[in-house]
Amino acid sequence: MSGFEKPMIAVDLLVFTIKDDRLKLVLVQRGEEPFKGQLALPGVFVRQGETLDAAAQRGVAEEAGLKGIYFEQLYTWGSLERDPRSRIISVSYLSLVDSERITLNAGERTSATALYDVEELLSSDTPIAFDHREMIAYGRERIKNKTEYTRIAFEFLPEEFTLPQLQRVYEILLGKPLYKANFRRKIAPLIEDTNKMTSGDAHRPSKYYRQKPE
Amino acid sequence: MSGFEKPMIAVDLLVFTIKDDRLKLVLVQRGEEPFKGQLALPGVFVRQGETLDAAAQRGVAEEAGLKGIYFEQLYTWGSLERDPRSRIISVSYLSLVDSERITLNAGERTSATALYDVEELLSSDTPIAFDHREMIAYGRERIKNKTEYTRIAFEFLPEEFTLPQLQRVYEILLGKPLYKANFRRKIAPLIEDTNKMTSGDAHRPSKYYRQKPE
DNA sequence: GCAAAAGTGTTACTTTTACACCCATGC
DNA sequence: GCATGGGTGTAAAAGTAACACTTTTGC
Repeated sequence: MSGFEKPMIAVDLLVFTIKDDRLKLVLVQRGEEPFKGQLALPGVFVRQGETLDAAAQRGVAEEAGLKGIYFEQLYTWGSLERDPRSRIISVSYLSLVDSERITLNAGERTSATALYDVEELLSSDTPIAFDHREMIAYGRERIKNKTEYTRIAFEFLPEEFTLPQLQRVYEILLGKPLYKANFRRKIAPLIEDTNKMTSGDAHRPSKYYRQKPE
Repeated sequence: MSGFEKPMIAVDLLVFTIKDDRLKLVLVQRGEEPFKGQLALPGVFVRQGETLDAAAQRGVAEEAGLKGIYFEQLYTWGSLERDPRSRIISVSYLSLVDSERITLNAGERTSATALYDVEELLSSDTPIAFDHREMIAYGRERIKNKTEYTRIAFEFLPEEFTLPQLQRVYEILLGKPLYKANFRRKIAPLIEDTNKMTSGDAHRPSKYYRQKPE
């Protein structure tokens, strides 16, 4: 049974978060060839006896110190020249997280890990290693789409949040401003209020909400 | 650089079509162990120097005699026990085609290729090889979703078609009846008419349309 | 009292849903 | 002329978009 290829399988991670009202992504500055010095997605090779999901989970833990966060498989990249070293097939994973939970460089492995502004990155011509620019664009697009028909926006916030916070997340993900009253009517069925309020701001306090189950 | 696995990469094909007003799928009766005698998706191993898309394309040509048809990557399956022989990672592809174009057994390789009713299959407990039952359910769901916001329904018909035909396709894919007048208004912007008509039927003839570009 | 941001009410417009009816053909 | 399925019009209901206004806090 040969003539068939046995390539290595990698998992590349798109860990998105929102910080300073901008969509950001965890990237690594590569310390080795190929693409030394360029930005790249964090990634790990799939180990023996490890599922793809498990490898993704391990990767997120190693690179961003995160456990139990949202992730889903995105797309599998198999072009021939994507890695100049050898044939490597990469399964990309999308992961969303509240920025408060990220601890960068929690991992032992790669050091130069940081958050990068996604829109800035995509509209610049900053070199990005491998086919990772394409992956980032794909992931960003998926987020935009899923924001409209799922609850992924909630993944960017802590369990309890205010409606102005949630609206800002939606606006950043969709890339356009929303009308406050309309937005509130639309998401009303998805949330339930706590009896906590913000305080200390020089304006009317806002109520904290949480996601309604189901 | 070892300790990492180099599994084989397969591509499994979900070739859907519509025949006799039912959604059908190309399946193979396995001639060898494992799962000998059971139904399975047609699939091929990815060759050296072959991209995933190219392998999928080759597979569709070998198993169903089809070229130039719609296909897209679906999902990558990497559980440990999915193939009892060894670690095999499978990238599944969704493919849609007008049943008129299918020539089964055009391929040299597997012989017992045939069309199976998808809803029947999924609601029965017919044994299905590997994790292919899960793949089929996933593909069926994807079709249902994409029918609502893309033009995939057109892939099941020849270039020129009548609106009653198109409506039947939508109804089968969505699994529910549609109102004729509403359906026509909705798809009006997507089509343009030819000047051909049906004839010979014992009722009013219907116009042939084609997809409008863009 | 005033600035700032939270929160609500109302109206016009668009889309969706449901149904009723008319039309062209073969036998 | 009648059965059969193709093709159109209309009106109620639901959903969306836009804007105006009121409320509560800190200083």
